[in-house]
Amino acid sequence: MKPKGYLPAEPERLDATFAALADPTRRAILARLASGPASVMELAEPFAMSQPAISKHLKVLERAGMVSRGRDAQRRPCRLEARPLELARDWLEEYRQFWEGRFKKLDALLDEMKAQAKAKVSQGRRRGKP
Amino acid sequence: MKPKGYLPAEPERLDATFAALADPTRRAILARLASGPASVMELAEPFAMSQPAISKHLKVLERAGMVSRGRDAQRRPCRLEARPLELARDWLEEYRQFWEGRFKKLDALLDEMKAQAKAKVSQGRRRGKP
DNA sequence: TCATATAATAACCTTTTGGTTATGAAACCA
DNA sequence: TGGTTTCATAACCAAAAGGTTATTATATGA
Repeated sequence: MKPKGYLPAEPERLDATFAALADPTRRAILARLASGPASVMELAEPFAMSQPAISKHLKVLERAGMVSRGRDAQRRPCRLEARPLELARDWLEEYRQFWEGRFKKLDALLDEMKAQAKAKVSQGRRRGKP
Repeated sequence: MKPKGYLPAEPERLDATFAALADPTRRAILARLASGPASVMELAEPFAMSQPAISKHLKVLERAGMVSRGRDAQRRPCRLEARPLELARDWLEEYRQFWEGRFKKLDALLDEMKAQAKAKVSQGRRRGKP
């Protein structure tokens, strides 16, 4: 059995985090929680969706470690846990050099060279060279 | 009908991007493409998976605008498009202040105050005060 | 003690996802 | 020309996702 405070290892955690972020309702919930903890009712209010649906979304976020919950009378206040967001951001940051454009130029250059080489071959063919 | 060079608008694009990133196979494909364009066969090689499965993954990445494809004889070389990664990273960056810890302290403080207030009430109750 | 508020769970349904095999199409090459 | 390579598409399947309504559990508070 999984230990109580179970949190998934690196790749599974990224799976869960990115999957959680793929839903607009859940992203909106995270945005709301960024301005402070909130109860399930409070979180559900802006959405045209049943309470169980919101509870399901919260469970997804909780299993990804992005939300933790406390106790306040009948309420189960949710709070944002930022660590998974940070890890996701770190993962994306690895591609920074890419969108900074340093690679695009190299790619373009390689493509051009390839195209020229091919053009030469075709030219050779047309001239009857083997 | 959607125009030819269709790319989804802001929220749908984030949906597609994060959903694409949620699969480890697709993340591995992106990592491979970060070191340069590759054909479908080349991309499929490391995986214990059929070629159509890889083609499906590529279509997901393509629909998210994260991969574009060229033509080289029978091959359809894939290249990484970094823009969606950049947008995803930008979205995450909004939560930076959170993992930097500036909010956690406030949250903790608020919780502590609430707990103390509650403790006082209970104490009052035990002493028989209404 | 009992009605109420908050939230979770169960059971169900539909759509999407991630995989398979089989087949088809396009371009190369001998 | 005709076989080979590369890739896409179709048809199918099981499991997961995202929603619903109905029900249950827990704690409050009068």
